[in-house]
Amino acid sequence: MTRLSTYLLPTEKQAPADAEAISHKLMVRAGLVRQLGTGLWTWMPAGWRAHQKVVQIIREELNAIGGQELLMPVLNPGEIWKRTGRYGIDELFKLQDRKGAEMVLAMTHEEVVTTHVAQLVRSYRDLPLILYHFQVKERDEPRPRAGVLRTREFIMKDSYTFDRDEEGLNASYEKHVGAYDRIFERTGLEWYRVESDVGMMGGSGAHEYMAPCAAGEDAVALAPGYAANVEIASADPQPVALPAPLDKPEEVHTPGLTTVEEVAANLGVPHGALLKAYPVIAEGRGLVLVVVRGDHRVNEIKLRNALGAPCRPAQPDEFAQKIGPAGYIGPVGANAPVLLDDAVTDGGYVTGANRPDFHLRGVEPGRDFAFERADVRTVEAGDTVGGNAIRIEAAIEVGNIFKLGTRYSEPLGATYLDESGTSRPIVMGSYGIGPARIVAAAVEQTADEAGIAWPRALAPFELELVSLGRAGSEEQAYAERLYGELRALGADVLYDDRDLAPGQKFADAELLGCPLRITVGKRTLSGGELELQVRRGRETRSVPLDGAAEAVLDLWRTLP
RNA sequence: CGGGGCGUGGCGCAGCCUGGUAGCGCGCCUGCUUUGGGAGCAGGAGGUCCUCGGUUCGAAUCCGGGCGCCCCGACCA
Repeated sequence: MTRLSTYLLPTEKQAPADAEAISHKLMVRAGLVRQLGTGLWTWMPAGWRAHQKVVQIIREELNAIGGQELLMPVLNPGEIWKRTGRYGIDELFKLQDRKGAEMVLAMTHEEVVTTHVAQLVRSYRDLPLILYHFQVKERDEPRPRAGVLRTREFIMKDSYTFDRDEEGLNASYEKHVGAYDRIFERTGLEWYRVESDVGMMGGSGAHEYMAPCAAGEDAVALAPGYAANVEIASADPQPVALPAPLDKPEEVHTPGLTTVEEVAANLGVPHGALLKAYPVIAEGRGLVLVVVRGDHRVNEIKLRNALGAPCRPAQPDEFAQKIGPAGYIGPVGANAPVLLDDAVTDGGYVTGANRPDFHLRGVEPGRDFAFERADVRTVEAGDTVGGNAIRIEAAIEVGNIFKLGTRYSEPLGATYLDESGTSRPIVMGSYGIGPARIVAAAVEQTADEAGIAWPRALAPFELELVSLGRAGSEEQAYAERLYGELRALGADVLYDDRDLAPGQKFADAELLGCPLRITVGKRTLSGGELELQVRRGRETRSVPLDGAAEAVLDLWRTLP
């Protein structure tokens, strides 16, 4: 029974003062979620219904590709995390039991699932396998934020695939691409599948599913036929007009000018005619001088991938001796390997002279300094891919798929015997979806001034029936009857039977955002009609009372 | 981890500077009226002023420690 008079839907007129993101404000105002502590949220009944709708869509599509649902514990022995080398992760919550044994609260379940598979799978005949679960994940986030978008505890769907070899993994991965595409399509979200960084987990391939929205923490680069997280995006640079070349580099006096802006303005050249030198300390390799065009930015993730090792910016005292003084460094004469960004074309550039208050102009890569090439810059709106300009949009990551390889099967001993009796490591993939983020992204993407405007697939209720009549009135009696009929037809109806002013009921209905509102009032009832409001766009329609329940559902089915 | 801000009834806030009876709007409860866009009148309930300590005759207010929460950046397997 979902009569609003007895349902816990704690709506608020005012948003919490500290809320910033639209989804944060509206989800609290609409009574979907309540905060318990930093990054800790309770799902109220209506919010949980939306969450469960997402869960059910995911479940159906994963079952359809042969996924088998199970459930694994949140509380894990620390041992398996030590074996995979993940015990040291800062975000991992750690605790001890009463005997002092080290335990962890799982942030994902590779360790657990792989431990079981190591015990249970013996033969190539047992493969492939797709296992998944919905489970609470715990992460000691450095900074939870934006309501339900980034929390310390959240439910995640994780699937894991187990295959004999790379080819099998590719097939399992493709199955997930198909399932994920269908899942996100069914949610009604606007979404992109983008290429993504494989991160510190290692692995051979990864995509993220991104939902564009203002509160998104990621940025995606998009062009016809191209979609990538800007963390790894690659594009052709916009050209820059270089000054006429010189026979050899020439010093210019640039006292106190240490930024690209200052130097470019002083010399009357575009930012892109400068070379920006960015010294880093790469693990196992030492000092490297990264050089990009003056109007470009070094992309730390692409740089890490290009170097094949983690790196950090070098401190002035770490490069002063080998290169030069901070603010005036450049590749000419630098006593460190130079990594030159692909966007730097041939020609004469302005660079630091490696002595205070001087720059060089007419510096030509190759002629004046030796280098290694790599693509290490962050792409920008207007760069091109295949001749098409890219645009950059903020988005929230709602899912990811990842080829793990043997990153977990090897340390945990998950092997199988092939036809020849040879023991081989199982090749794994992992695939996550955050239902809470899908819910929040739907709110972000559909909200208007009045509140949420759910896609049909995710709305907490399919219909909201608003009765304007008082107890004992004709309208009330009709609304009761209609409520019964709609339920008998299988509809998921929220019935606002509260004794409140119409304005309050309308405002609450629009805030909660069910796709279709049915209004039963004296005015339309006496006219032999039932009034409907389509939430998205808030346009009003009416249907005759005769056969009204069916007509309502017919209309509902046509909504987005 | 760096920077900034905040903690007063369910929500939003004032009061703090300049110490002296804890207030406002919304919400909530009771009654009557009202019912197509957040109603009116009357009556009422509800607060360890985050916490611990200090100063003081007296602390929401001043001082110190702690805790909690938010935002920006770093980080985000």
